[in-house]
Amino acid sequence: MDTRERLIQSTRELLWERGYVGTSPKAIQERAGAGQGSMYHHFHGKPDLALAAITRSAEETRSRAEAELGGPGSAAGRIAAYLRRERDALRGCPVGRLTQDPDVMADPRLRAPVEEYFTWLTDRLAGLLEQGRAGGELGPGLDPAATAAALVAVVQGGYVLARAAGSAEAYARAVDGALTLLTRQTPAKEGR
Amino acid sequence: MDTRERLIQSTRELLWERGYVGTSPKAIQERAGAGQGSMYHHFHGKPDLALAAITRSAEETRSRAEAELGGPGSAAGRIAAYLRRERDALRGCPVGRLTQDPDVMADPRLRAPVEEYFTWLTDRLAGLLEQGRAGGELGPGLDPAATAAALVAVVQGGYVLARAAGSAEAYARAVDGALTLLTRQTPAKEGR
DNA sequence: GTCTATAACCTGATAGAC
DNA sequence: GTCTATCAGGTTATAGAC
Repeated sequence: MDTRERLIQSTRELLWERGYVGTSPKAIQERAGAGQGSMYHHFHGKPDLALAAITRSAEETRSRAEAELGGPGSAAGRIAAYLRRERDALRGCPVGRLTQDPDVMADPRLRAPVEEYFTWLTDRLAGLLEQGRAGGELGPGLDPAATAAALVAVVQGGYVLARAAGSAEAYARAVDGALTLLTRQTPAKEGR
Repeated sequence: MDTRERLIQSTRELLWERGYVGTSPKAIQERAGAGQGSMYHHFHGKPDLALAAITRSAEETRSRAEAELGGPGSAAGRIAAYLRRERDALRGCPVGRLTQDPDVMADPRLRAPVEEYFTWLTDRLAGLLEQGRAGGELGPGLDPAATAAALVAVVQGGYVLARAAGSAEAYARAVDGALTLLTRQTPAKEGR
């Protein structure tokens, strides 16, 4: 991995762990094993590097989601697979994390990938829910857009609960609650 | 309001807006209209002041929640009132915000009020859901603990969606989706 | 209680040598 | 491409006068 790439990866990690304000160029350089001059050669400054890191994280997070959402099985099954996918719930979402960073949200260029990711994810879930409704798998009274928003919120909020409790269990509980409401049947508990 | 109190209030605001790393003693002093010496006379340092601010915010947020959750009406009605209560969704939750702050979560004293708040809120909702189930208002198959976790997650995640979209509408949509799943009826939309 | 002075270190960057 | 030097300003205090 070349220097430029290491700088991007280090920035992605630090933005995830400590946010934009909590991430200094010095810390990025140390983690990447690169010097001051090296960083400023490849990027114009902290915002420029953050843009590269955020764009990459949003793309990758989207790809990981699509792996389950576009997988085999019924609509509800694919949604359940996505929500229950093995996650490090205590680390949270690298994209959702950024919404709490005022400096990121204040910069239209840094904010765009974040907004786009959530729009895509919500629409993707809504499409799947619509499909499940059409197939009779889910109730006919279901509102795809609102339900999709609720499910995405459960994932993001599940991370908050997990961090607050200091345990990934809290994430799993929230997701189980949501899936039970969605499918109206007792969730499989043997899985955990 | 005396100086000590102004320092606490300023810290609460800044922690909410910018998080722990993003909040400097200098910024606190400026907002409180207090000098350096004044701050260090009343508090031992940034962590000490943060503890006072976090404790206060957790107490107040809990009180505001109890106002709806302990209000009149059915269990489902009170939960809906809580979820739909007028909120500045773009500002998010002053307590949930702190879970994203590694320095706060790494300090057991700062972390305690956060953990306690979410435990209380989830248990409070679970009690209400249990009550609704016993009264036949909600389905007999409902799991109070998991459902409560899902609802708290929807609130916290709803803030993430609102900030990502730059619109409080996203919060309302997630909450509507969750309430529809909970009560299994079309949500009232005239309200917005 | 509040003020100013001082300090050691960090932040985010620029300049220019190599 | 990468390095070191330098810089103006911020951070998080401590010390002691008032």
